[in-house]
Amino acid sequence: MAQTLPFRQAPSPLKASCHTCSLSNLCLPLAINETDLESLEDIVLQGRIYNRGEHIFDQSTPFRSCFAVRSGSVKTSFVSEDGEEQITGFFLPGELVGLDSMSGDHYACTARALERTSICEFPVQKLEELTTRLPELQHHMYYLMSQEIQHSHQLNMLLSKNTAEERIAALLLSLSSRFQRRRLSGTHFSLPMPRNDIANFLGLAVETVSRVFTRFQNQGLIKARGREVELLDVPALQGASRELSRQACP
Amino acid sequence: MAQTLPFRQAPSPLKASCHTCSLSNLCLPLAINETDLESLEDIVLQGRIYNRGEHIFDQSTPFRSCFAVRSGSVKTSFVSEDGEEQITGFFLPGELVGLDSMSGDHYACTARALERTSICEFPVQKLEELTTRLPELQHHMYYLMSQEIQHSHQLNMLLSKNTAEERIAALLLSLSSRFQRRRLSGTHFSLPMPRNDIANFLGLAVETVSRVFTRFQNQGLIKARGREVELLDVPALQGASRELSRQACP
DNA sequence: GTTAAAAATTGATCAGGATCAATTTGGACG
DNA sequence: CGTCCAAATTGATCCTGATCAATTTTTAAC
Repeated sequence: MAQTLPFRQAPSPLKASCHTCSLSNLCLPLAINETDLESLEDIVLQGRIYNRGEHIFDQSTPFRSCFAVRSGSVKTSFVSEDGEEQITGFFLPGELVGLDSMSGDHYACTARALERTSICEFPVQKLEELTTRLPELQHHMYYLMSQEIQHSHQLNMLLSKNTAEERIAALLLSLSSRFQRRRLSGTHFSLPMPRNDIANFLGLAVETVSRVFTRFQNQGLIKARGREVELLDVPALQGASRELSRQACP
Repeated sequence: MAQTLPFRQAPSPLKASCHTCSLSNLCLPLAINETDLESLEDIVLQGRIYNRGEHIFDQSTPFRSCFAVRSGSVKTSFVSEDGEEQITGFFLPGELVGLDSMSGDHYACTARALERTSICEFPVQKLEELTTRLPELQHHMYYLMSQEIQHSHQLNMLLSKNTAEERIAALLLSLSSRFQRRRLSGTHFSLPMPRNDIANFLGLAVETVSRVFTRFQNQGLIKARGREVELLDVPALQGASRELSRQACP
């Protein structure tokens, strides 16, 4: 196809524009002001688009970058010596993948696109240089990593003290609030992951997940058809969950 | 008692000396060189000594500082809305407490001394200023926080996939390797925490913990009398555990 | 040293959720 | 549009670890 507008300078294909990104109030740009944003744009790379199931990096990939989800969704997991897989997180647009890998020279987990997904890439070496110059950005990195720790602790609590119903209610509410953050419906959305991944993440058998979904449906708490979910009684779900947040920034 | 050496200037009682600390190869000083160490010493405070059970901070305390354990041990925990407590970690000498609180203006958990414990205090505001000046220290902060995330993920795996025996074996081995790091015996040590805390941390009932201890003892894997533990068959424990590390630094 | 309270152990019973097995549904693709 | 394979659902059974209950042991206090 013929190149249109031949005289207008095309932007570098590798450079992402945080200025025009609709997620700039969630992602790293949130931490810094207009002028510093340019420094961030100087280091961020527009990553390519991944299809469902494609892996972005794995535990054998040298650690170079953190990634922000731009659209779609990502799951991270790792395998223990004995070959068991554990999903460690689901990441939605505006969320940063790879913070758990900032030690060591390889990624600590495998990241895989759950659907057609676009991501931005932040080379860590440059990011670290930048954070020494921008204290707010450094502070935000601490903030994000600390949040990651807290969320994982909450998940620990969920796994060690709560029933299957409570775990699933908590996950649904977590997704709900994260959709709401992006001005999407918090009561009617599509689950980015299959039942199997939910089960793995929450330490349950797939069968149990399925049963809880139908039970919730029979109790009128939700309406679920495949991945399509509608939350009908949020307060009741909250009562059954005791929180699993991945909350907004200050 | 009469003051000895009246003419020698006494060091400020609040200032800690990282230079002479035996843990300087584990703690924050590990990341920086001799000259920069002084900058760190300028901001670190010699915290006071806490007795068993004393709380160092809790979820209502304004977040000001991270703490390094100098001697003794600390446990951190948080309570959910419904009042359930979840222990999130045990901290031994050289380890840093409070990284999960670097978001928000209050601590994300409660920290309590498990025994007579001495700690050093790093005011975060000064620490953040310092990390902008010392890229190695900044990098090390990222490193530590990322480790914290990884350990928590491993705990997630342990809780969601492993049996009671595997969880307890993993905890024993984790403690073992952390004692070894300090040149202490990795096979004969004293548990800093009661069975109750082990149970809470690992998502088990106290009775189960007790039963597993006796089972391990009958199988000749360990010898336990109260908190005193001797690991008799480390390979067998490793076989039963699949790792719960809080490993050494690079 | 004696007593009281907390921690740990041991036993008996029970239940939540895993596992095994069998369909059913749904999506991808020719 | 029909075929094929993966995902999801439903049912039946079993097992690990929770819970309830009773001692025993240890620690702390006076």
